[in-house]
Amino acid sequence: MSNLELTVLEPETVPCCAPLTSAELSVEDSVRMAAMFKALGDPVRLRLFSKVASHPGGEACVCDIQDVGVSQPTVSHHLKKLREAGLLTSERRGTWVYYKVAPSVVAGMSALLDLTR
Amino acid sequence: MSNLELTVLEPETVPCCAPLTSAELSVEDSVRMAAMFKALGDPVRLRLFSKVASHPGGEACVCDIQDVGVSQPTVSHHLKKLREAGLLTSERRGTWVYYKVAPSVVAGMSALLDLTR
DNA sequence: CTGCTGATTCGACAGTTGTCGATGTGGTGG
DNA sequence: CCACCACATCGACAACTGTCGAATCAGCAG
Repeated sequence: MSNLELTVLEPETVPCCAPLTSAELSVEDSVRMAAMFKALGDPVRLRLFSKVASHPGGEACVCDIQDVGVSQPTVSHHLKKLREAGLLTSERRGTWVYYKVAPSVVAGMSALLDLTR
Repeated sequence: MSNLELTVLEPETVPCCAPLTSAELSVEDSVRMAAMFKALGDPVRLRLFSKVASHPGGEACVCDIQDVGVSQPTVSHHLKKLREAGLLTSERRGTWVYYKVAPSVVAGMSALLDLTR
């Protein structure tokens, strides 16, 4: 599975969803989007996400961000959740694994919550 | 408690947080914001939220939105969660209870995820 | 007061989640 | 080849969550 790369979750610009004010979410869309919000619904995960997003160069290796008050396996677990939700992508380079934000996915979440449109 | 109105969770415009790209979230902010994202991290809740947000007039009574595939007590439970997270406010008018979105809070979440700023 | 309808609260329970220490894996360098 | 480092996976377990039916509360109409 892992040798197929991450093409499945790849951008495609994630058209998802008109802003919430304009129309009610379909069942499928609510399942998809809820999974993303859920991924940010843990303080440790949100902090990890924040550390990646704010890191110079837009990416960070695990060693750069793992100081969040939980054990290393737990950090790895949370990063996996963020990856599975499509919010982060990861890439191994030598000894280190680098994580970066998936901008279009996050933009979709932000747009959904933009009630002014 | 309910006769104190909802002043505690009232707007104050929720200044929270520079966009994620600009600085890493503090521990306290990550706890606060994660609670909000968590509230939207369930498909049923996200759908309820979407129904309120898209309802004509910007508010809806429970009877207008309770058709989401779960029992009525469960709907009430989820609405309570959304209220506690500060995303919705509620008001009783006669027989019915009306829910509406807390715009500034939602705007804060959207701004946090706006990576273009 | 009595009954009715809309909505919340209660109690119970199965399923999920966050956490850890131990173990495994992949890569680097002696 | 072996030791070491960065990171991921495994197995276990307490805590939390979503769900329901039953009971309760709040208004309204006889």
